[in-house]
Amino acid sequence: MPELPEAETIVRDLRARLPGRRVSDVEVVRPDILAPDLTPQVLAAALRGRAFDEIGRRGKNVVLRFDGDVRVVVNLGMTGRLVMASSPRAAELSHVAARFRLEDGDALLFDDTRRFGRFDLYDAAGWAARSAELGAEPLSDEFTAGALYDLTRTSRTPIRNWLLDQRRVAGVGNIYANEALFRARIDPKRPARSLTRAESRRLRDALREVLAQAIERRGTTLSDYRDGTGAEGLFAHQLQVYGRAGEPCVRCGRPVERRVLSNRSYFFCPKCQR
DNA sequence: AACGCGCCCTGTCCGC
DNA sequence: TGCGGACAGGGCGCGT
Repeated sequence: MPELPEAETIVRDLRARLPGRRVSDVEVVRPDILAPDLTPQVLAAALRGRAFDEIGRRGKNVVLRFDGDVRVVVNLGMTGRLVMASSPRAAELSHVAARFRLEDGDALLFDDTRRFGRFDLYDAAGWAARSAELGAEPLSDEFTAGALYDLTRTSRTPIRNWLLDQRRVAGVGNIYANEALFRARIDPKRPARSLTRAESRRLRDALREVLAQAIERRGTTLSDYRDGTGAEGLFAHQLQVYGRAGEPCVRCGRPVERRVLSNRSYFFCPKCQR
């Protein structure tokens, strides 16, 4: 589901709406979305009376910071949505798992059909420690071609799988891993450490380009993803390989292939990607 | 210690 | 029409 561009789109929507507004109560409809050490009572007690402060993102996670340096970090899983109740499209939410009720009568809703999403509650130090476990932000200045090259040296795992590990690079999921590898003309099953410096450069550039373009288009909606107002993203139209098995490669015209690696599909052009 | 696998859960689609 | 199986954007815990 939501990868970096989708989380970023939600964050931008919420950032324009939430800061300064105060929580009156938190209602957890489906407690299994809470981290194992968290209960609805603890979450509600931590947030009641606090105002939303900064809304941010780390990898695929939406970071809701409240006054007092309290953070709720939302991992959206496969089908998680964060939508304002005041949005006209909020009526489409059929699996609301939690509600942040606001003193002004509005609410922030978390909807999650499959309930793979998760809420974690952190103080400043706890979040700093957790964030340090996540890898580089691919859109940051630190994510250079040299850094990607260095990071891949010790791993024999296929580069597609390597990109999905959030401890190495944070925010890339299956869609954008496939798209970036196509744009960089690299075979997804190549061992990570087999990438040359030139290939690392192409992959780094391709990742940044595809993620930035997807943000511009407000994310990829295949079926479940919605932005902070409940609207769909438009980047699905720009996908060049993901979900296009059997369709012609946009570069050479040969059919795009679908294969499986570690129980997850990948899509590539066998002629263009080596 | 790096890696692959099974599992968490619901909905949809496809073949029979 | 019904049913079983495959599949879906993620991530954790486990065994090797």
